[in-house]
Amino acid sequence: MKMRSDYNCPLEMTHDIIRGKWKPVILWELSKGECSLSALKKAIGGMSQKMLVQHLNELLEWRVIGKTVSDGYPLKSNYFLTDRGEKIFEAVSIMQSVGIEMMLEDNREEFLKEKGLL
Amino acid sequence: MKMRSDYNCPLEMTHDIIRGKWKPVILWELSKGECSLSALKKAIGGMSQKMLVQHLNELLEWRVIGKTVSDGYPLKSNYFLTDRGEKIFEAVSIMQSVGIEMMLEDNREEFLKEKGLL
DNA sequence: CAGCATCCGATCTGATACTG
DNA sequence: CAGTATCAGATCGGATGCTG
Repeated sequence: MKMRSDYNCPLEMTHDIIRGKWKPVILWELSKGECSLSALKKAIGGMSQKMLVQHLNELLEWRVIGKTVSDGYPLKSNYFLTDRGEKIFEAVSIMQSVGIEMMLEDNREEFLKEKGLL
Repeated sequence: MKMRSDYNCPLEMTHDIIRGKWKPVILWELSKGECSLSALKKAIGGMSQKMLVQHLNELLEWRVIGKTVSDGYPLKSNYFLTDRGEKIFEAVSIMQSVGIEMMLEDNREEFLKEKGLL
């Protein structure tokens, strides 16, 4: 989701931040604690590295996450949620619980139990 | 956002429901009360009718909104949030308040006042 | 009024290969 | 390990005109 400079509606702004396919999952992972690129990659299945890096950069632009990198080898990056990111995570968090409720409606409690979400 | 049949993660499911460009605004409008197609069209600026109808249909598939139509002429449609829709609206609602907080950080309180959001 | 069909450009996403 | 480059395919979104 490319960053527009100005928004006429707060809702749109937040929406654009989260719209990318993998954004919520990335934020979800980072909410557990700071994390390197490779750790994120491992944690999130099915996502190409290109998308991961691209989404991370967009989140950086939005100042939703922050980043530090070590100088030496092997390189080591650290991504983490900013205060703003924690705010946005509230929305992500609700998305998760709403999703769980919908799955319950659809009689998928077994699935949720497997995942330890119930 | 095309509907996938199965999700491995509740978060993804909710995300797909809201991802479409105009979905949050549509839900926002409907949260104020049920509404006809033309009323939605008027309320939401900049959106083509095609996208409006398409997004409404997707929301219907997800059972996030419901719909009734009158028989006679002129035709009259009514779209409204379902219980599930009200749940999802909680997420939308937080997206709005997070957006407001971000705009405050960016010193846009004048703008927010104009819109009556402050 | 409500909604569908079509055409087309913009954007997003993914696979693969390569650099510091 | 962290990240870039490139290319192709999928999807999304918008404009316009038509139907019941």
